[in-house]
Amino acid sequence: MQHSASKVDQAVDHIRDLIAAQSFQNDRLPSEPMLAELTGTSRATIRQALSVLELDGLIVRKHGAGTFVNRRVQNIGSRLEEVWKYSEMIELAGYKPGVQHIEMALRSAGEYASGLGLKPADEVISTANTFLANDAPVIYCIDVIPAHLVRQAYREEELHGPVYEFLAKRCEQQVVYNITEVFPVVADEKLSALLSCDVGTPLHYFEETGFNAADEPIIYSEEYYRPAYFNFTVVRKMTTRSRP
Amino acid sequence: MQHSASKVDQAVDHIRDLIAAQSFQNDRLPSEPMLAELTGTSRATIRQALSVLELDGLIVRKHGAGTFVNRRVQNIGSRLEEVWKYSEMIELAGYKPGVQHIEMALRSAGEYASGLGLKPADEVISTANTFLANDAPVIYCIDVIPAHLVRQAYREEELHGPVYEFLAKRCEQQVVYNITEVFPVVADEKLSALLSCDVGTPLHYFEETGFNAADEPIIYSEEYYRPAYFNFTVVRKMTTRSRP
DNA sequence: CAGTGGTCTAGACCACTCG
DNA sequence: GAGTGGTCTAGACCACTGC
Repeated sequence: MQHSASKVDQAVDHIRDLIAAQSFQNDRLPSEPMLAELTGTSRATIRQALSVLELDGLIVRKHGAGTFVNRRVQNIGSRLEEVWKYSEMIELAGYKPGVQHIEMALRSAGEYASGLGLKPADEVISTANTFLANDAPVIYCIDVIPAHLVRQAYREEELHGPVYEFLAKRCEQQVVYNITEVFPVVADEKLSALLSCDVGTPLHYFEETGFNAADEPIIYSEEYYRPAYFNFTVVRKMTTRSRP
Repeated sequence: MQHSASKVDQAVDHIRDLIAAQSFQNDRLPSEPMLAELTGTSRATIRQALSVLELDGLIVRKHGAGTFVNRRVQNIGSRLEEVWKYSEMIELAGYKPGVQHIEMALRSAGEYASGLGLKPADEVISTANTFLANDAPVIYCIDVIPAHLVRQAYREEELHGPVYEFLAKRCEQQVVYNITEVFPVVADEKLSALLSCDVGTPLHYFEETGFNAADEPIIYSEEYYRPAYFNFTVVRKMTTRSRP
């Protein structure tokens, strides 16, 4: 919060409020010059704010016609391109979130080495947890962090649960983007026990690598989701791409 | 192609070329004023072009430091938020694309009605195809179009294969965005036959609804992918979102 | 400190939609 | 034709990074 919010951010919030208040007809926003006057900024600033909202999918701009709210996209649950904290996802799906720690270890990187830019002999911290919805396990997640990132002493309990706080507090690292590969899998013996589902149940499986601002991999995760609890949705816009 | 490309598009292409040519050190792009001069435009235009590339994940901008190429993201295959034509996907994965028509029908909407904003008794055209990689079936796809959209006479063969051309030519409709839900499933008897894989093989399953510029649903598709042939990847950026 | 990207402005002209 | 969003410019100042 060190920055005061930029005018663009203020405009974004302002327009979000307008939308939430449904304060116009036919889901048609005021014109750009109008919004500029309303928020006391220039049209360029407003246009940038509208771009943010358009990218979010909240509004649609139509050349010559106006800018419109897209209630449809607004009503989607978890968007695959966005979703972030486990607990938030579970709450969003309408359940009470919880965590069950499974195990943790300090061990050599082995198979995880390449994805994290390590040598197989380098040490990593791995922690496995299940995340609960109304006390039923719905996500199983293994997080792997290079041990050399640790900057401070810590209690092991800090690794019982989501690991982002640990990364921030004890490693002074922040994930700025991640690359996630999505697979369909079926529950084997182990997964069926962890997620209390039948062997052969289809599951979402994500392999996720998180990178810091310096573009170094700092965390690798393997995640299994019970699809009955989560609907992952993607909004794809048909940008006429110029691909060489 | 009615438009001549905008200056922003030209700048985007120009910078893409620069990146492809690796014509600078440390993956650091020329500064914005420099690029503006190089491409004969203003800095604002360049910044817009860079935004496009940043959104694409191709570059990373660092305040005070410069703009850098992200080779990592560049090397990803199919991105789930982008991918579009079946044949392109198959080519991208390194195979020779092909199509095998399965069946088509003119029938009542039934179960498909709600997603397409129809009544169950309204008529729809449905067509089912498999898409081939080196002659092996790797995608099975059912497309459903409201029959009332058809504006012109057509030959049935036009529905043997991808349906976007049909939508454009015979319905004068264009998909501008779609909403896709992603599920893991396992192949049953029917799917295993269609995709020549074992019963129980995990598959990607997408339920996709396409919308036109007027935000009306114009096509619904059910798609099954052999994961052995496709890696679906998502790049998620940690925008510090202001969520109310 | 010089140079970078981030923010913002005021104004111009164009392309499109709609009544 | 009036009004909308789309494109583009020239210039100002700020915030940050690196040497």
